[in-house]
Parts: sequence; C-alpha cells; structure tokens
Amino acid sequence: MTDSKTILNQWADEGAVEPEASYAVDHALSSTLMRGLEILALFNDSVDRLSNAEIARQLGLNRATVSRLCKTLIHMGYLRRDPKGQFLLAPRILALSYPVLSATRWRHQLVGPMREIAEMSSGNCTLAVISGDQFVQVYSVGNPSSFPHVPEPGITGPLHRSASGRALLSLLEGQDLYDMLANLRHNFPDEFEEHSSLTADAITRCRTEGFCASYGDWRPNIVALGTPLGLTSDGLYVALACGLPRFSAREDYVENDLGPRMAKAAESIRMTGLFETPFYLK
Amino acid sequence: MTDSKTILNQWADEGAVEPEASYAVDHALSSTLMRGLEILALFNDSVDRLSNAEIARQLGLNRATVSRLCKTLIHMGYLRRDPKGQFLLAPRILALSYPVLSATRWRHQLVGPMREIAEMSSGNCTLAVISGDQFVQVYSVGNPSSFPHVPEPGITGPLHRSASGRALLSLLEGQDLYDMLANLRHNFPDEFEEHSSLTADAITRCRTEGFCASYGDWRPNIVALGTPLGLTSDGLYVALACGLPRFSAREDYVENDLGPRMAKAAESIRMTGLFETPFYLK
DNA sequence: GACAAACGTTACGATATTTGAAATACAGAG
DNA sequence: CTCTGTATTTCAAATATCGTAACGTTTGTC
Repeated sequence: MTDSKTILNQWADEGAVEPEASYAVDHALSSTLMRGLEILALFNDSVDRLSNAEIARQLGLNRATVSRLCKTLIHMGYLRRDPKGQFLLAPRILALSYPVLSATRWRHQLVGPMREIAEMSSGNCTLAVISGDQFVQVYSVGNPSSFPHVPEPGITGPLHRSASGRALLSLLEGQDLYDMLANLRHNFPDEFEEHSSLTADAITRCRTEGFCASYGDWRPNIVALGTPLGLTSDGLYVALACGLPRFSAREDYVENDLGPRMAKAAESIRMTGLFETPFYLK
Repeated sequence: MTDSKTILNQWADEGAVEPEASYAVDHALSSTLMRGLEILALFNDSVDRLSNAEIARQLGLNRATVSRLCKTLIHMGYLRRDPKGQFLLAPRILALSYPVLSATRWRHQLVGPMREIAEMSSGNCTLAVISGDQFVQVYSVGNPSSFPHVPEPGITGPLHRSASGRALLSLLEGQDLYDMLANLRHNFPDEFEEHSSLTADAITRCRTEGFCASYGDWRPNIVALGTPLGLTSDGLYVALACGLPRFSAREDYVENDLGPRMAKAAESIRMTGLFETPFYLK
C-alpha cells in the first residue's frame, strides 16, 4: 500500500545526505571567499543595488569587513557603484558565465524546436540543467513582454516543485536520484513533504509519457510543462519546459494536446544524438 | 600640427590613472577572495576544465591552497568536478549574472533592429556595454554556425582596439574619456600606441558620422562596425556592433552602405528614448 | 606486474591576513 | 549650522589562511 507520497520518501531514505552540509562552518572552507561570493549572490531581479550597511545586515558582517570585500570585488571588476555610493553588479560578471554558455553550444540547435513550442503554447520555452540541488535555466525563447515573469538565462529554481525540476529528476538513475532526493528533503523538509506526491507522480509520468505538468507549484500564476531530454557529454542533465499564464491554460488542452506535443518534440530532439538516451528508454 | 596619433595621447595625458593599480598587493584588498575569483576567471572557451595542479601553476599558488579554494567554490555551487576529478564551472555561475540581464530588459526592444542588421550584413549583431576598462557583450543575434567565432553574452574585449570598444569610447565626455584613455595606455602601453591613430579616428567618426569600422583590429578575421547608442538610466554606456567574416566584406560596401545603415538604425533606436542622448548630439 | 612520478587531499604549526572597535570623514535632513 | 546615519580608515588582536610535509591514489613506463 504505497501511495506516491510515501514512494518519494522511500526513495529519499535510500539516499545519503552530503556530509558537508552539517558542520556548516567547516575550517576546511575559506570563509573570506564564501563571504565575497555571498555578497554577489545577494543581488536579484528585485534588488539591483545595495548599500554597505544593508549588505552587512543581511550577511551579519561588520560594516568595515563589507567595505573591504566590496572594494576587492570592485577592484576585480564584478561590482560597481552608483552615484549615491550604492553597490551594483558590474556587467563584467557576465564574463564568468561565458565559458558555461560556450560549452553548451548545442543549445543553438534547439532554438528551432523551442520557438515552435513557445508559439504553440503562446508562452515561452526554456532549457534547464541541474546544478547542485537546483535547476538553472541556460536559454529561453518567447515573448518577454506578454508575460508575468521574463525568463532569462541564469534563473534558478527548485528541482522538487517545478516542471523543469521534476523533468530533470526523472533523468536521474537509481542511487543518483535517491541521493538527490535525500538532500532535497534534508534542505527543504516542509516543501519536500508538501510536494512529494506531485513530484513522485511527475517523475513517473516523465518516464512513461515523456512529460509532466505543474499548475503553479513554483510560480503561482504559471502553468508549466516539463520534458526530459537527456545527459550531455560533459555530464549535464537537460530538460525543456514551457510556461504559460495560468488564465490561458485550459487543463484539457495542457494535458491532452500540449503535453504530448512537448513529449514528441523532445523525442525528435533526442534523435539528433546530442544527448545520451535516458536510462529508462534504453 | 596634431595628427590623430598624438591627439589620443594628448587626451590620455589629461586623464588620471587609477591609483590602486600601482601597489598591486594592497593590504586593503582581500587576497583570498581575489584568488578564488581568479580561479573562476581562468576558464574560457578553449579551457573548460582544469586540474588542481594546473590552477596552482597558472596562479602561482600552492596546491594545498588551490585544493581548499576549489572545495569552497564547489561548496558554493560555482564549480563542479568531472569523473577524472578535474574542475569545471557549474551552470549555477549563470545565476550570478542573472540580475545584470534582468536589469537590461530594454535589450529585448532591440532584438528587431539587431536581427535586421545581422541579416543585412550576413553576419551577426552584438550589444555591448562598458565594464571597467573593457567592453562586455550582453546580447547577440545572428547565425552562430556560419561564423569563425560565436558571439555570446559575456564575451569581453578591449575598448581601444575593437569597433564596439571605440563606439563606446566615443560616448564618454571630457574628463571621463581622458581618464579612461589614461588607464588604457597605462595598462596596455604597446597596444595603445599601435592603435592610437585608428582609435582617435574612430572616436571622431562615431561622433560625426555615427559609426566606425575595424578591419581585424581585434579578431583578425573579422571586420566589424560599431555604432554608439547612449547611456542607460542606470549608468551603462551602450553600443551596437556587427561583425562579418573578412573575406565577405568588401570595403566599399562596408564603408558606404553598411556603415551608414548602422548609423541610421542607431538613430532610430535612440528615438525610443531608452538612452540618454550622447553629449555630442545635444 | 612492479616501480616511479605526478597528483590531490589532509593535518598542523607559524604567520600573515583578516577582523571588529573606535575614530574619522562625509552627506543629507531639519 | 548641527545632528543623524552612513561609509571608510586605522590599528592592535585574533584567527583564518598558508605552506610544509606526509599520506594515499592514480597514471604511465619499463
């Protein structure tokens, strides 16, 4: 008598939580470097500038420390200041990501199919990969203006409560999946529990039907479809997703028309041989 | 009797070199943070993976130090390891750039005109901004496969020997320009000297005719046209450029047809009011 | 298959770097 | 003009970081 909720927990039980996570302030890690990176990571799409004091507050650091770290980041070219003296990310930070984009040249071959999906759904289509315990969007197409949120490369999201994320999870085999789930449950116990049933079903559905759907599980107003693609030669798990505003998403259409079409598109993309065939299709 | 070569040097004479640059290992900067960032910056489009020893060699660090720094970077999610144990950038590094992309939403409005330019030139069209003493591409359109080098967001290049860079320089007014030139001359004395004449002419041309051309000054096999756009509300100088393979670039066509058309495109983009009008057009 | 060479990680003590408190400098508001 | 909130600099104390050395692995050669 195992419903999908307990299945996901059973899987997670099989996995090992990364040891590091526990002794947070490990003296084998460099705290100065971590703090510097944490400063850069404070910025997001609603917070584009921060004062010294604000940074110090959020990270629990001394203002003098923040001053020196920010000076270093400016010196390296990753931060700049506005006329008021507040800190902003400098465009040069893009240079750090360039090698990642450059290593995913194959994505240019997906532009055509992705455009089709975006048009077909009157929404957008995004390409995501696993990085750590999150997914990261590496590319997107679609009309940015007609949409509540604009997808751009670099957006990250949860693996266990989004269409992209669940499609990616479905690609993980055996122990890899168990470990990932164990970590997710460890890091987000409540969320994991709340979505465990939906997540388990989505993983199964991706493996059998080739797609899964999420009705606002991540972004409340967005209905998303995810479909797994495969594993690249350099070890990245890749999935496609499309998103559409909730109000324009009739469930019947999503489930019986758009979903199967996404699955079919994924299938034909896999024909190109860009990705290793998922284990469950071998 | 001042030819363009001496003009650029006269301008540079008026500027002040950033003081910091001198006492390199300033104890007001955090060396640990710098080293960590330097590790991330070692990766580029031809070097996508590095061993511990290789990193240590290139940065002149102890292997043990590198081990610890990389462990930290992995912990933060910006680095990962391949099966052989070599280090790779993790896709999560894209998340650091997301706020920059998000802050340049206006670029979506340029997609149309940029596509036209790319098609018209049978090459590509890129959008660049100044960051530090370099330009950084923030967006590009064009056919990636038909080209010797694929432009992607995050590519950086020199302000003083590229079409994008010179178009950006032309936007700097008075002391801002002088300071920038002083720094460039200080950091790249030989290059600066070698290109000073071309650079001075290009700046003048951008201000009078609205565009400039570069015949392989940066990427040897590429002819590029640059055209200044203006200054955004958050203080970024922006320019457009297009690039085409040298063999397909007839000089007459570039100078008398493509160039003026770029200038005209820039003019109509400026009409949108996205950018502050360049000082020399006021 | 055994050996050597190169590599990556961990432990540990010395030390150089980072830190936080306090003082100084600065900007904006009233 | 003073006052408040903020940023930077200074300096001594402390502690986080570094390099050495030792260990365990892998790689490649003979």
